[in-house]
Amino acid sequence: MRNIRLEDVAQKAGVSMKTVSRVVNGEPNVRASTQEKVLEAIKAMNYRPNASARSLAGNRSYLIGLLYGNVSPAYLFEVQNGALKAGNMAHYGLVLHPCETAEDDVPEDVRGFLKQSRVDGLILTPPISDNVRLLHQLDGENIPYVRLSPMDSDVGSTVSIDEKQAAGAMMQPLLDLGHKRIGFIKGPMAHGASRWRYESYKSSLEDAGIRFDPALVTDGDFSFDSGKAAAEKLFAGENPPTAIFACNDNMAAGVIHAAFEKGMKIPDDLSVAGFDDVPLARQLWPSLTTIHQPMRGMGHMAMQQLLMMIRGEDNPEQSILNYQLIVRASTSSVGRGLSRPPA
Amino acid sequence: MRNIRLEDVAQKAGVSMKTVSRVVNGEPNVRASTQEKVLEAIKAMNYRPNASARSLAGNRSYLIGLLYGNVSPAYLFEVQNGALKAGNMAHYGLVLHPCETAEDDVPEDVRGFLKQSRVDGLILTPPISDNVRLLHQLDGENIPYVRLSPMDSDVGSTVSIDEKQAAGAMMQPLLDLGHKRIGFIKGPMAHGASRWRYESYKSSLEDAGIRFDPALVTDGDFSFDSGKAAAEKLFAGENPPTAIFACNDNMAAGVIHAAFEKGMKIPDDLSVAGFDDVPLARQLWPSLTTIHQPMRGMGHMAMQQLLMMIRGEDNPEQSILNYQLIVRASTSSVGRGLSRPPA
DNA sequence: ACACAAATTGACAGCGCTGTCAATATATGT
DNA sequence: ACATATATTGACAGCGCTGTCAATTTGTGT
Repeated sequence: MRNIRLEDVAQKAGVSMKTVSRVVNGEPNVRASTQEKVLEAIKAMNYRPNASARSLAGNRSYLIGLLYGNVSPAYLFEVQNGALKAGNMAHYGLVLHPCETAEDDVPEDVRGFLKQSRVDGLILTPPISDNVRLLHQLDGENIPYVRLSPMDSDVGSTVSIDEKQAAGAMMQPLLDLGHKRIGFIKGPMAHGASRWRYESYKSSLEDAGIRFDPALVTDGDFSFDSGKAAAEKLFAGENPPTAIFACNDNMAAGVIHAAFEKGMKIPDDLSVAGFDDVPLARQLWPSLTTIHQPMRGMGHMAMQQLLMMIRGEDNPEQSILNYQLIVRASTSSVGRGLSRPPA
Repeated sequence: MRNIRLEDVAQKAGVSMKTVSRVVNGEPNVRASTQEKVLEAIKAMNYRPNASARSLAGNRSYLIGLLYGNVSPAYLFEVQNGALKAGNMAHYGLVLHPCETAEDDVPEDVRGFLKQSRVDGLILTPPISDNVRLLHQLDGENIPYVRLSPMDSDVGSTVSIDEKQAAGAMMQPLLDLGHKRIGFIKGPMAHGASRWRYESYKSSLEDAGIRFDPALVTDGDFSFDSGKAAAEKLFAGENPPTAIFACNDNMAAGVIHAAFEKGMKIPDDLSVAGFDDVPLARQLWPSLTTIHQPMRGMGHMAMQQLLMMIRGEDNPEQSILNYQLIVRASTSSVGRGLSRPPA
């Protein structure tokens, strides 16, 4: 059985192909009565437009590309589900493209992907969203894109939480617990988010009247292992921290490991805070105080914004979504002693 | 600047469009010298075929659909990366489709997806890979697919580890530690894998001469919360287990939580085993003994097998990949006392 | 009722590629 | 050298849709 084509629907509805096409694409200038006839025929025949033909003739693919680099699975999963959902409603598909090349080769890699897949737009996740050369290239080629990244200027479309404010919110419970020596584990500085969180860490200290001590800051790369190594370094210092704010949950998990290996108790001997609220955060023991990022919502919003740009309905803009401070056991002042199995 | 088309390349190489097409698609019957000329021209002009035109004319999309339901993000991430990699080499893209409808509506949902996306084949992850009605439908419509699921008959293409043997391998260290009362937390019975693991649990007990006790078995749904609830139920029993084998890592994490909340020590008071080896497994404290599934490899293999089926080079077959037993702290007999922060 | 503008509809070319099949070049056997 | 088989190449239609633009219908003001 051959698939139903536009022509079949047109015949059945007694109109031209073009009119059916108009209805399918929601174009204006179709009489209501005509539209109804056509919709009926479409439904009766269970017609679905052929994506390939549409994209060839219309010079668009109805596909959005999701570019990702070294992100955590949980983050990507949420973002991609959000984007899929928003895209699905508008009959846009999502094509993935992991950029596994070195940072410098990303633009060329993406160029190939664009040519081949013919996606109509891109959603960029960190750290690719902060690759300046890539952004320039996309601007030059006139490819619409939305970045999942904190805006650092009001150029282009971005979706993010207010990183500075969120990191400040994370510092608050640590300060409230009376911590004076709060360690910080940085993320890769190529991530805009990492920079904001670091800035916010410093200014929160300042606001609280605590002197910034560079000895309490270590580098990390968002991985569990780097968080563990960073914590070990901090513990080995002359005057180790009583709390550690890791730039993401994975690294915070590493901190917990390092602490337990040293025989420390959490939160009794050390408060630990993360960032992101991936599933891991509540599965750890003790569960992790962190900032919840609405990752799915961010993916959804990014797709919506992108589709509007593609339709020319809207110009680039910066969306700020709400984060949420989630206080859990790793910074609790109550329930001490629950940090480990009682003897 | 217009994009380079097949015709441009043909002109430059001094051959017909069709010949270039042959080279691009690796079709036979092209003289080596001709092929070289064409390849040169392609390279010089940086030509990339237009996917839409290819799929319209050739009646295939060069897209593979990845169907997933309620899977763990980490699992999906690995599978999808493996599939992407294998697909990329053959210039096939990957389109995601989360099936978020009720199990009964999946076939209809997939039907719509197929019509619209025109994917050339499907990779099915659990539990969708075990949806019999869907499989029938796909067979009827002649859509090639590969299931990521243990084969329970030698029909169709599957990729999996030897579930029965792997679950047996996981039981061994528990038995070796001398455990006589080993609890089991089942996965959803709609997953073929869950059934195998359960079978293997029972037969391992039998082989070890231990009487099967239904009171030591509880239901779970692969989620952290279900694992925690199941463990609480087991602990509340008259004669609680000294070891728990959870059907996946997430549930094992729940077991650890429940145990710690009861003040138990791990592995001193309770050995815990999981299955999958998602990143969580090593990030937990104590780190989790588990079976490593080569998820990325499974995705890769599934894509390769699917492409061969599409090309007609191969018939459906069952691939069994190697698993690996990873013994970590949660079942260790050494290092007792490291299960929690020392006092 | 008429001229004109605006809304609605349709005819048709062509997007860039592949399948078909015929044309031509080369190899093989006698 | 010739006939035949085989390998290589090319011409061309057409995949199912959308963009363009012209044709037709409807509405509006006088």
